[in-house]
Amino acid sequence: MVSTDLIPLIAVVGPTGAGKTEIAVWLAEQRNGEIVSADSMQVYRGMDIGSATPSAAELMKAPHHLIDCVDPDTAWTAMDYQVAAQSAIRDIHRRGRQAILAGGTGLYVSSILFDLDFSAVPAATVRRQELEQLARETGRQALHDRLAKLDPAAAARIHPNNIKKIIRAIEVCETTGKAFPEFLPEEKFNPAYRAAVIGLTWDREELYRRIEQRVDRMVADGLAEEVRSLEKYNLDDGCPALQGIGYKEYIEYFRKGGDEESCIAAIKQHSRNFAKRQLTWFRRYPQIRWFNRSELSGKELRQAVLEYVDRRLERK
RNA sequence: GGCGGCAUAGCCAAGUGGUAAGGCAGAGGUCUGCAAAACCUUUAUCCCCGGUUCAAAUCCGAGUGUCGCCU
Repeated sequence: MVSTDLIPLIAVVGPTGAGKTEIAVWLAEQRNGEIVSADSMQVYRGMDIGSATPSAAELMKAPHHLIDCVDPDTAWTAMDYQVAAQSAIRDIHRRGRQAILAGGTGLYVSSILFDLDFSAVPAATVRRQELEQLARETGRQALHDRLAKLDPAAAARIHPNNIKKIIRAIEVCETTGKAFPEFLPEEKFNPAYRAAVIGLTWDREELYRRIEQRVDRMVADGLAEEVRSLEKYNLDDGCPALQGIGYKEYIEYFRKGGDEESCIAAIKQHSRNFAKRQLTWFRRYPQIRWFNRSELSGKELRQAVLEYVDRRLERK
């Protein structure tokens, strides 16, 4: 296929609280776009406040995809996301509009921007439970040793303490008979797209301050009630939806009591830690263009972003 | 004013003569089906002064700060 068949894709990524939604919506308005969310919590219905799902006003300004699509008791994985998002992007393009990928879930963004193939092995199999059991009985090191026999390279790159990764690697090796693949951002950019990847950030102090203010706003907007309303689903402790920051802390607070102040403080703390991890993730992208919002006025930012997007995408 | 306790990294904190645990925060990093997850790396010379000793965060003296009690 020649380059004219490439789908032009705008991606807006960055840490939580950086203002991705705002910019993505604005870009959609400017360039006839539709937004494909890349957020592992916004896919769940009834988790709008804590996941900072775009507001009704924002949703009205531009069509959004992959928001509020499943109930919180559904297991939704990176693979589900990849399939749904790719099809949404193709569909948007087919209708002559501009797809804008926006979100902070690194693995989700990578699953689109890079040619990651999750399809080989189903997750959440019986085998996984067996391996988890094995880990409990024989220890992490034994599991790591097992991986070392199957795929020495993967074992070398996965720390013995990281049980989740070890288990996944074993699953893949066992069922495919092949090595567990490695993420190579330099080489595996998805050939289906011509992309403009925009990284949004702020000076660290300012980012943290904004995150804390946003948590306060969530609390004021009724985060506690939203978390309570999830009780009707009877969710398991470990389920993905309850791993969400803001949700797990309130659940614990409801259960164990204590004071709400420290619950809120924990949410802020975890949000800050999360933002830092997100920055680490996106910093690896070789083709990202960063915009530090602490150094730009809103107007300058929009102008710079639009200029960059047009330069990247108008060209063949 | 008197008596007693305490003083170790940004915070919490162990160590009571042999060359500074740990946790949290911070910083950096990893990441191919739970990813707002899971995991890794990293940060001090122990309030000040004097003394004892081969050797002191650890013992002695004075000082400063702090907390509590008493008058």
